[in-house]
Amino acid sequence: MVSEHGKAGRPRSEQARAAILHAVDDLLVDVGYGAVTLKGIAERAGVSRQTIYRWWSTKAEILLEASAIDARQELDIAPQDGPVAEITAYLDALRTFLTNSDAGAAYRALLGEAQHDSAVRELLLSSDPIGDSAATVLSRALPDDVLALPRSRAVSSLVGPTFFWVLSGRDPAAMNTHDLALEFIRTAAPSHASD
Amino acid sequence: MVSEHGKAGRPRSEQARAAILHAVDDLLVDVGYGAVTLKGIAERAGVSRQTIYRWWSTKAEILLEASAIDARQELDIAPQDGPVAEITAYLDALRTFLTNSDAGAAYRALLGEAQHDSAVRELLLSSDPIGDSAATVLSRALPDDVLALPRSRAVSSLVGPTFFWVLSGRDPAAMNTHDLALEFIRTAAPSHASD
Amino acid sequence: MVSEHGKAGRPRSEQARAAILHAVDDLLVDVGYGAVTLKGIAERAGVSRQTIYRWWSTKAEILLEASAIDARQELDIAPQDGPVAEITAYLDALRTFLTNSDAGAAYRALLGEAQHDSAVRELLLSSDPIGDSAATVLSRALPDDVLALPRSRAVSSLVGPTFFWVLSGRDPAAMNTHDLALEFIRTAAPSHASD
Amino acid sequence: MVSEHGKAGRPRSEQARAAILHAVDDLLVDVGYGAVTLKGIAERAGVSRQTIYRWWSTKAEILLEASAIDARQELDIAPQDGPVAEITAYLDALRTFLTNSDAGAAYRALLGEAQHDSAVRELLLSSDPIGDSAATVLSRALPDDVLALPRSRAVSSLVGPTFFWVLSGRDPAAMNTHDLALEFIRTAAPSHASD
DNA sequence: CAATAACCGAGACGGTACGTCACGTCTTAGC
DNA sequence: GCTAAGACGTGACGTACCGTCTCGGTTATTG
Repeated sequence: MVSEHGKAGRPRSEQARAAILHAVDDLLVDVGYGAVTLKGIAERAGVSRQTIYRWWSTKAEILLEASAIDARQELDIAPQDGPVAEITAYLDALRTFLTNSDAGAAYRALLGEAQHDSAVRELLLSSDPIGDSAATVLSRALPDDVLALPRSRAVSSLVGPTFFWVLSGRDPAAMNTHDLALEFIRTAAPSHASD
Repeated sequence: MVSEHGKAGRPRSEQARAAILHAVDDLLVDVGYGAVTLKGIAERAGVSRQTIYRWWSTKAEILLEASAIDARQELDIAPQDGPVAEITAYLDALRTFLTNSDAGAAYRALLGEAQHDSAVRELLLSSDPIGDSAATVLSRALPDDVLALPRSRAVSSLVGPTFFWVLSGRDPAAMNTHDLALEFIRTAAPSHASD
Repeated sequence: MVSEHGKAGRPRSEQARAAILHAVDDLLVDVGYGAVTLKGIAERAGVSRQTIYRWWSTKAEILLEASAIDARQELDIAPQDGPVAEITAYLDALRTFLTNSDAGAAYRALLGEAQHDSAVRELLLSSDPIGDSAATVLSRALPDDVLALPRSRAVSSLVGPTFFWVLSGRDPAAMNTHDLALEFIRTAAPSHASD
Repeated sequence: MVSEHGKAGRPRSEQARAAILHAVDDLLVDVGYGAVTLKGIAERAGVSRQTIYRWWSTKAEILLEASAIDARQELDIAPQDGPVAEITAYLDALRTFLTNSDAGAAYRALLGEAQHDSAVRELLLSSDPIGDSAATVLSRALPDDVLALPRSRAVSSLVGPTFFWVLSGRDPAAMNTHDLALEFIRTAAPSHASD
């Protein structure tokens, strides 16, 4: 019988890997980011600390790997009927992601680390689930010829207000995503503003 | 003779307080937020650790007290000639604050903590240098009768794009604050958009 | 009230110190030298690991401090009537020390370490309970004018045979200390050999 | 064809065995006993750790096998002309072995282990290069009829002083082997003392 | 000449102790 | 009653080896 990994030596335990990623998720929810500890992850996962160090070098890396897929899924909304509905649905998803999702909690924690750790900054920027998802939605809702500003700036204008609202600690329930969507379209595609 | 603070015993040392706040600032610049440590502050300030614990309960509190005044100053811009200039100047100040200022580094660090520590969240929201300064500039540049959306949402639309741009790790130099200002005015005060 | 140590700060806990030294002794007897662990000492003593590191830098240092006083006591025999009795009594004490005493077990363990750790070598040589006690007994039993060889070599001739016998793993019960004493005197003080 | 080891399957690799023993010797000299590690041996020998565990159960066993033959050779001196020369030559060899020889370093390390590990004690006693070599020299230098004490005690008297001198950390250069030999003969064979 | 059996290297696994660091608390002496 | 000094217990850090356990491959002997 031939194993798939092709290299000599005992192959990496997929079970251990899954247990670790799962444990990180659980702990983040249970005890909060500050109290997530490599020791704690190891114990919760039933895995030795050394096994974690073998495959990840920082807490942030594990967290990112544990949440990246979920993050993309949660921000990947189904196509809607018309730009306003599209944008509104996306802003709803973004708000939910940032406030009520485990993956979102991980994202916010990583974003915090990124502010004083350039390694995490790179890591996060290379993943960038918000930027990517916003760009996707945007290209679907507003074609190039109606967009009055560069895509990258349009992304910031789309997600920025919600991003600031939530991260600065304002009440997410007080946001009106439909109005926000209208305002965004007024900025980014004035010709569509009357739709 | 009667002391001013009214209580018996040795009064609080103003010298120690200043030394601590100064040490926090220095350390933040020198070693970065991650390595700012209560032990380190105490040593740099020539103060005992107990003295710090007597007056502050968390690292975040000290950091906030050490940076709040600077933050307000740096975001308090001189009045400009016309809304566009006003908004542009403010966005410049905001970008500089978030990227090149010690107080801004402290703010970003605290914002990171706030994502997983509700006590810091409250603390930061009660200070809110960005929200306050944006509101001030806004009321100066765009009177109520030309503002097409609620003030609180206007604040988010004003600072949100820049906020997201910087905190998500994008290159600050690639921002065009003048265009950003124009876009904001198009959103918030369509009647002024032709100015 | 004035404390004795004269320095500022919390004074060293004599209770912790005693508990540590006691725990080392206990552990050495219970689990053997190889299994004596700093972690184990700390737990047995009800003391934090850090407290141990604060005052000692190696396991050997603790062990030496814990056993040095006992070692000297056990090798300090009461004066006897005549050289032969004196030497015999000393060799008995030495054998008991090396085979049946906790302090002796510590000494043998340290001697082992000293064979491949020069720091321990120095430490042990500076304490040297066997050399010192042998010299004392020797000067009491055989005055200078009857001693046919240098004191330092006499010490080696006195303790060497027993030392080798025990450390090389030979059966201590098969030693005849009285005959050993006679042989030593024949070597060191031929003029007394007929006593 | 019939293999020598009699069993089916691939025979033990003599090359691996030699590489391991050689690596142990090298490491002992290079990094000192304390830092000799099974992992290190395996890497230095270019051998897997499992291969070592297959054939030896402890570090001590490998060390003994690696040094036993050398030890015997170094302590097996050429016959000399007369008892004094014989004994002196042997003590010289013994001193050199214990202080300047790789095999001697291994022996001292094992002796240290033997003090707190009875398995090593047995192992070492069953090899006993010092006891054996001393007995050989002794029987050559002093026939039974001139020996005033049992052979086993004579062995201790012969090697004990040197053994203690070296292992207790005293300066080997300060030993006078010729005088030591004379003293030994005075003890063990008084009738020859005038030779 | 295949099948079998025991070896070999590589390397991941769960453990355990290491020595260090910062934490928050405490107990002194001094002002 | 505040201060500096500094020891205390606690607990996570990242590292090093331990002994065990798969893996893919490699020899020899045996049927």
